[in-house]
Amino acid sequence: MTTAQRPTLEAVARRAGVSRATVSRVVNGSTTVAGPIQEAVRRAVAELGYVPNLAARSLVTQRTDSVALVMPEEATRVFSDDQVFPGIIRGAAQELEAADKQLVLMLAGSPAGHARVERYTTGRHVDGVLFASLHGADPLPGKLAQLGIPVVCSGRPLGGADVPYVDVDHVGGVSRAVRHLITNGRRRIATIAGPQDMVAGIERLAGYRNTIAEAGLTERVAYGDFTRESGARAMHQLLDEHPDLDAVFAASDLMAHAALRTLREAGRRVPQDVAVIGFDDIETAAYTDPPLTTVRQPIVELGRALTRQLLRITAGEEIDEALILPTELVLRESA
Amino acid sequence: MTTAQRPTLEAVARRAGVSRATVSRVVNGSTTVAGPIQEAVRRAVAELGYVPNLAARSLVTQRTDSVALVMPEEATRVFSDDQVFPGIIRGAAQELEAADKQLVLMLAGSPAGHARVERYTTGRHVDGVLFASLHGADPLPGKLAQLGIPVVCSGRPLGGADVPYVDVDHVGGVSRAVRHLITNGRRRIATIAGPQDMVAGIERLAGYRNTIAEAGLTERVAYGDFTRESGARAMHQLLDEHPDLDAVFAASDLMAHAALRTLREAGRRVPQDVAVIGFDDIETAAYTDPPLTTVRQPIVELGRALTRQLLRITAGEEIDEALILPTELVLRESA
DNA sequence: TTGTAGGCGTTATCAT
DNA sequence: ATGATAACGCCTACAA
Repeated sequence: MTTAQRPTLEAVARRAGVSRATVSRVVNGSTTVAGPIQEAVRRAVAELGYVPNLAARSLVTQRTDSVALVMPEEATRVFSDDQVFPGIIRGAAQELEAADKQLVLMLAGSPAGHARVERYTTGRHVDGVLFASLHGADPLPGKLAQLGIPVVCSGRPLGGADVPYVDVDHVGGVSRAVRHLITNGRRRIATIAGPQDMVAGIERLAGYRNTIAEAGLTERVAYGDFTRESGARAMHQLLDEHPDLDAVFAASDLMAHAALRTLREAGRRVPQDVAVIGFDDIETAAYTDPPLTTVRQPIVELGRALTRQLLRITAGEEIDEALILPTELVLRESA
Repeated sequence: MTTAQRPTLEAVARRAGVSRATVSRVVNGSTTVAGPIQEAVRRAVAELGYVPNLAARSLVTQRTDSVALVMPEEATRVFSDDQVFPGIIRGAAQELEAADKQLVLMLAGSPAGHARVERYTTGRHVDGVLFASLHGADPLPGKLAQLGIPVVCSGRPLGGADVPYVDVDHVGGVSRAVRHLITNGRRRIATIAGPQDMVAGIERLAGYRNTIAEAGLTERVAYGDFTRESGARAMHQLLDEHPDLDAVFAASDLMAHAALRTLREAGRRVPQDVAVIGFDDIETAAYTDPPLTTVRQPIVELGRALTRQLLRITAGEEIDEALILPTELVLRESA
């Protein structure tokens, strides 16, 4: 365990026979340094294996070159099968890597976790904060924005906070899905809605309701929380309350997957007796039986867009408060 | 955009009418401060909304209170459907939260990414480094260990580096799976192996080979890379080369899932004609048709164990070089 | 128990 | 073009 003293600017300077300032200039790519000296400094850096101390640097620059990605979710839900959070992480990681910034991941399911996130982010230990999904009307994004800390949310923040956000076109996607069902002759179309304390749940239900109402049909609603278990429960409930249904739009692929199975167990054929459409287009959707027709949302792209917006803010640019990414109906065999 | 100057120790000290040192003591929970003074300091902290500047703190303490979780994978693979990486992230996040440390996530799929990770971690910008899966004989873990930087790997590092690691009992799990097949009368047992530049792929194949050899049977091997697509390809190949096979062990659930589908398309019934067992026990495994018998690995627990070991090292404790977590055969209907 | 003062490794502002 | 030198905000002997 040779805790080799890591070399400092000072050490490099001595070795190269110059001052610390000059080394700093070379390290930071200033052009105002003579060729031969640059050369010598670079050699010394290489020989000593010098790496700048970020703490010292950010102490003076007031930047940390890292951004936080906050997931205000219970840990169990963050990494469920739906790939939403992983997709956002991946998109954010890609963009951040390109910008040479570090991704600091913060789960904040518990109240204690939420407090930690608040302390950390308001303490300006990151250059900006990304929120991946919000529950209810979380005041934190607004508070950060007010402190002048760059923030971007995934999904319109509930509670009317004036914070920039990126989202996918939930309503448009759902609307296309429901119209597809109608076009194919379905008239008794039910929905398994998502949780109503999350924008995604709210908007997808709104999309269903609008379209059903426009077509003069009757709504049939059961609620889930995006998970398979809740989807199975909701499907049973719908079957009980509306045994005549001929189509189901589920607000997530996981719930749709469970619905598929529940319908089969109940002796209904998909799509002959009941058509099913999901939302997300997770990888599994292509492998269900029958393969699932679903609304695709560009989730990795969402993560990237989120990050690009944040980087724009930190660069002092003005950005639109809302950025909506398109969704797309993917036709397979379930509807 | 009121970039309110954030208060410093100095400001709090003035407000509370004490010295910086005293404030520091209170903030860091020293007991050697008189009650009333503590009280006053706390009030000043609250009123000013003081939050310590971590950069300044770590500059002097030489600690960063953050640990890196490195995923040396192409981004597309890190967040595939198998939930392995998300599970590790989740486990690590849980333990780190308990220890009040920050999780810095680093994807390092590209050579450039790998270089970035190397710079960042060797530069001691984190208190320790966790590796989630390694490809081939990556020299980085060994290098970090030699620099005295705490490291723990998920999976035995290839290339004989002397680095502590945590892994699951691949061989034991596979062995149990294959013996289960044999017990049920299967004799022409094939395997879809994982990539042979990853320990998980290597060990699962070894488990298969050992058990097949012990039973005096003949091996039938095709290779995949843990993904569904590769699983489908491998299954086709096995069907071509060994049309008589009566069982398949796939080294991942995703490959098993694809095998299930490929077998059905080929007119084989599962499990009557061909029994199938997977590895992982992803959520989808319970929803395949038929539900998948598989070897469960405690993936979140792996992430937690990984992190606990690292925290022990940073605390100066001695730890065993290897920690192996048990796997378990989950019987469903495919075998 | 409390305060003083030095230093952690950089960057940035001046001179030179 | 290069070099002193003063911050940056905090912790921690050491002194009182």
